[in-house]
Amino acid sequence: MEAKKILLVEDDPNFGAVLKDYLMINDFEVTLAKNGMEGFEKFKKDTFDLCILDVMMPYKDGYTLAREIREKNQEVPIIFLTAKTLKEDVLKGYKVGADDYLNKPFDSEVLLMKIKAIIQRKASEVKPDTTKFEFEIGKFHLNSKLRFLTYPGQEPIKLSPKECELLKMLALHENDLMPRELALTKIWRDDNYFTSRSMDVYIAKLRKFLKQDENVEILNIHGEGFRLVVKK
Amino acid sequence: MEAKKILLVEDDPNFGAVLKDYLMINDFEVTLAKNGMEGFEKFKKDTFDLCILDVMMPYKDGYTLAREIREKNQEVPIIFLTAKTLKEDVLKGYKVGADDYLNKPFDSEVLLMKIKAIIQRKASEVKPDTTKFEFEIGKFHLNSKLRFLTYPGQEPIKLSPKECELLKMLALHENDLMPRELALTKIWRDDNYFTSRSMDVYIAKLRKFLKQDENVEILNIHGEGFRLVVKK
DNA sequence: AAATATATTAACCAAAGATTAACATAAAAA
DNA sequence: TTTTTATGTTAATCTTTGGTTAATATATTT
Repeated sequence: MEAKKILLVEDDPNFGAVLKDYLMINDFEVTLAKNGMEGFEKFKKDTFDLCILDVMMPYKDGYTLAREIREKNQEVPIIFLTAKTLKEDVLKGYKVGADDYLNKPFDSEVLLMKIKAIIQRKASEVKPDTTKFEFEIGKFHLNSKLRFLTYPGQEPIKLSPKECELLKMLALHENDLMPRELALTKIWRDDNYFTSRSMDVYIAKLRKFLKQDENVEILNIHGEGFRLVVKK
Repeated sequence: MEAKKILLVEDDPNFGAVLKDYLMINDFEVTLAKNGMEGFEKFKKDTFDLCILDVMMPYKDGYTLAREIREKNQEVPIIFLTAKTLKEDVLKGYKVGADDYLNKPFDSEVLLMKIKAIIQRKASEVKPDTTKFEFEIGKFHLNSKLRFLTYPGQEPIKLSPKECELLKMLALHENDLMPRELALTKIWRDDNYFTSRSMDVYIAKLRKFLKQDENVEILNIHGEGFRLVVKK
């Protein structure tokens, strides 16, 4: 499985660094911010699987940050770290939408357990087939759950996860612009030179598959992204 | 909604009674047992939506009880109560399959919050019909209760428990994805490298059985799971 | 024409899966 | 009880698949 991304917002530099290291050793990708302000900036620039927020921070406390994060994203799990054990604080945290609450000092293994449990839970919540996974693309039929693409009178083509996700994302924007950045942040989970090259490779692969139907093609919009055109 | 049933196993009679009352006020139906032995007896006699187990109990501790409960029922959520904050204990609890962990003294409102969250979560999980035990798989007929697989004009093949459960799980998802993780957690009760290898071995065994009918095959969906394909 | 962005192919590496066999253990039979 | 037999796990090995990067070519914009 791909490494999960964690946003860690902690003003104590020592503690922050240690925790970051510990999480990284355990195969998480960690972005560390040293206050609420910075945390929010970093949150906006990337896609995280989990946020761990210290409650007591200068300028912007954990609750405020959590509320801002919730405005942008209702899904992402949030864990609070706090030195306080006061009931009101714990309840306040839950009300803001926390998924869990940890008192400092806490045991790192316990944190790890909780992180895994929470990420696991979230993953299973999304499962109910609310997400569309079947698409008609010209004469093609795409099943993105079973990851294959069929063309009349032919064996289904098996797609790799990336091929499949990319084609799905294009299909979701059929005849419209699918911004490069969108695919990169959602599928590659990182928007940089290399992932961008990698994406080009996948676009080429998809074009190969799709060229059987001359009414279907993937156009590039220079500097913007791609467009799956289906003539009808 | 109908009142949810909770099995509360707590050896301290005072604390037990207070907690029971509190939960009943909050519209739960509570069965109180005062030790592990009694807890297990009551568990077998009824159907509960949640079990709350004290860890420290005479005769039979909470972990042992949890393991027994899990043997009977893989679904029911379990929350541990403990006075200990020792790391090993918390970890032990999670390993036995706990859904959550609460330290005593804890805040009852927090407990309530957790109970609701857990019951809610379980409710939203979809479960395939596990009671069915006869399946038509192409020309094969599977009886998963008597554990045999028949093919026209042939002696029935006897299946081992694991072979049988795995084939059944595949059959329940016929032509659809059966996630690897699902089989591992349900059949092997553990999702790790070794159980995963073990599962591969069983897939190979099943393929051997099934290859007599060329319209039946088990396909792998890389990184996702398997798919029992039956062409018709 | 220089810089930037995209296209395509191929080489490479890592992860996942398949298969066979060895080993361990528990249930059944002698 | 000891011996078989059935079942399941672990190991070893091989194959396939998936994804990134590099190399090179072609477009597009400034």
